[in-house]
Amino acid sequence: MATTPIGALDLDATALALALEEGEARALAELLQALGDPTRLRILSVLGTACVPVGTIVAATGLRQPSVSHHLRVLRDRGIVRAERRGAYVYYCAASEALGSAVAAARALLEDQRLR
Amino acid sequence: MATTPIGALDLDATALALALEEGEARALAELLQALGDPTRLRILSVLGTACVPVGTIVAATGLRQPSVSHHLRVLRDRGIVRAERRGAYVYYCAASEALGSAVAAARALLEDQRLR
DNA sequence: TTGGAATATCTAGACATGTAGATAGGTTGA
DNA sequence: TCAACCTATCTACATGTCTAGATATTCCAA
Repeated sequence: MATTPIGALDLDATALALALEEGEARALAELLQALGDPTRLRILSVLGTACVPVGTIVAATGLRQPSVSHHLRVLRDRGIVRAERRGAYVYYCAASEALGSAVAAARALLEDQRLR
Repeated sequence: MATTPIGALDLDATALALALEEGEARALAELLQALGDPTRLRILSVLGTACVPVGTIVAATGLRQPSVSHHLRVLRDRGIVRAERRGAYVYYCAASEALGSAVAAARALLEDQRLR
């Protein structure tokens, strides 16, 4: 008979700390994956808390316009940013104030890892 | 001459809110990408705050052992979890307490998106 | 040291994703 | 309506990532 690892039983008590069910894990993964691209992070960095037109993002990042549009679409499809047309321009804004907090938390985690 | 969009100038003031430089954007993207996988989120969910051997993760998730080892390696390479050998078993633990906060922040962002 | 169990690595194949270029669609002002 | 500009879409291509299976490695117990 196989030896039972010591930690196996008390696992159930702590496993529910995150308690990600199948569906939420998928949704969360999609969100994190959309954020997990350096180009998109730079775009979001340009956005900040303001709403800016695509051309401004293009100028600020040095990326090609179709590339910016492509990444904006990914962010828009995931509900991370929203678009708003004003005349000939389309302004993009962060869709939620929670975005800044989430990115900040990720940066904190990153920083925490560097200290070991 | 091209018309200058209204938001273009006051951008510089808010753009620094995140202020991601090239290098940090890359590192942050790698971290988020490692987290942006449903299987890995489930594994982290099993880990919780405890240290558990690989076999326990295999049993709890129903994934194949090589698959679990593969994802654990990704998480280990990114510094998200750390491994600790105890006899025949290798225990895996979350490397930083900030991990829980980061995932929680992402979940909050996800929840916030659902409310619109 | 030998057998069995736990974990890791390697390979191949399918699939998704990022990039780049060309081009189309929409909007404003003349 | 025409011309010029802003933005989006489409295609092709390269690259990376996940999965699955086979197999190797490491460790403990006898």
